[in-house]
Amino acid sequence: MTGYTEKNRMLIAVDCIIFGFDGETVKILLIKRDIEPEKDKWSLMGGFVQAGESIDEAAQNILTSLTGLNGVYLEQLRVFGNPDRDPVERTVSVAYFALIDINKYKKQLNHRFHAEWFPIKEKPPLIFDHEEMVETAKTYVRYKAAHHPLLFELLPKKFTIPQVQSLYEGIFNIQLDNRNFIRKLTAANLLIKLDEKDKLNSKKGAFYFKLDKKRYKTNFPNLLSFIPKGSK
Amino acid sequence: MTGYTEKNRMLIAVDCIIFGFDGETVKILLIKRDIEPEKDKWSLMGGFVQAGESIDEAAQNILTSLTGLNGVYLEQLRVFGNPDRDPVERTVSVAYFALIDINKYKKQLNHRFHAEWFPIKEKPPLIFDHEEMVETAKTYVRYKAAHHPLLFELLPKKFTIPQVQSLYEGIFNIQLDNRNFIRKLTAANLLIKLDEKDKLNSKKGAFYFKLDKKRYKTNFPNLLSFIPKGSK
DNA sequence: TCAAAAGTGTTCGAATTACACCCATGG
DNA sequence: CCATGGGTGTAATTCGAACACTTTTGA
Repeated sequence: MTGYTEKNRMLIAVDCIIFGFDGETVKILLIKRDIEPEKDKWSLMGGFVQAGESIDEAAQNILTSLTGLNGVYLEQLRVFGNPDRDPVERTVSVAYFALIDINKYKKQLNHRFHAEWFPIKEKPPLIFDHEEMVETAKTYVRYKAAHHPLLFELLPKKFTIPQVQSLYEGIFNIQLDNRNFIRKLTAANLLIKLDEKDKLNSKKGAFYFKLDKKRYKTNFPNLLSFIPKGSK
Repeated sequence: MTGYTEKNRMLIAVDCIIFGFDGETVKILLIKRDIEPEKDKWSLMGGFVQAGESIDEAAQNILTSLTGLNGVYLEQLRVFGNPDRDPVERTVSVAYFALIDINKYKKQLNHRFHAEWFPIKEKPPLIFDHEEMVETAKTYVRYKAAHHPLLFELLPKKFTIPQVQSLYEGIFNIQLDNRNFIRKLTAANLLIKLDEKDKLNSKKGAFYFKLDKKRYKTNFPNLLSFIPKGSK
């Protein structure tokens, strides 16, 4: 342990991996970078941590400035700090991921950043080590979602069970038995059935549900398993 | 997203929460701080990230300088970056946790740091936000160990099943049924039985086992559950 | 010989899976 | 009137918790 003198001060950045779901596809929000280096290339939304600001605050501010959204699910992923990750100057970046309902977001987009949603599977190459960040985030979200009802953060206020199922199938890249999925999900006791039906995807129509927020909050740290054991 | 000019450069530190197990108790390694502020108070082992060094390397170097150990389990926990967490100057700290077998460590201790092992339940107050770091690490290790065979990192090369059990009981603060535990553990197929017995704790003696490293590595990311559901 | 820890076997109920089948309805 | 997705019912199986019982051996 050495003293404070003659230490190396560095830039601290925050980069946000913003995931969204539109009812069909899992997407990621990218911006077209407006500064050198790598101007006009696609990048995660990010920024530098300011003097009086905690890192969490910085992440929240960056997210809000782009999406206009507050109260969105935002979690620290991890730090990326290779000495040469930013060619201009040593910059340590703290990656955060956000989960948002795309529809909620659409209207409030700040166009200054030239942001665009890309289906996860068709995203363009990214600058610096942002590819690695996205991969890490995808892996982590999968991991966490296998135990926590995390993915509800991606859904709109009211949603149908088949929608939830296709979200899980998209995230985990698997096929699920809809009959067992329905039962597992309703058994979890997290949903409240509404009277309305969504008739877009079937003639019979699927009932809308909303989250039971109380139970959701209380049960959040508990384990849930929507993924059958046999499916790697 | 703003440019690189006029940015706030900050100190980046690494702090290590070092957990160890001596066969009976889970312990944490602390050092007596030798610089101001808070000189002579207990603290996590830490240091600043140097210019050419990645954060992971910095953490590894710090760990090695204290314990003399390499190849120890070391994982990034998360960043602590409140503006006032270090009273001297804004410092962002990346917390890492390490899991080590205490016996392995004993001989190589670097005495320069006045380090000492404390049973987790009897640790002294710590400086800055180190308490919060330790709490976060404890919670996270519990969480991860509930699904991964993480705790084997704390055990010596050869160990008995009752030892593993008391480790789990210590970490999770629960009592486990030894008969079910034995079966679960052997069913996981991670252990190789040795001929030797440990006779210290019983007259009958308990067989030593060693890890099946191949299976351990391959199965590491898979889920395992040693903790019964009923025990919060 | 007996106390105490290590380890095996057995039972029972809950949870998981696979899958047959019914429901509602727009074209 | 039938194809299509939504949803219920049910049998077969696995899994986990509880617990009776055997084994070993030093004191």
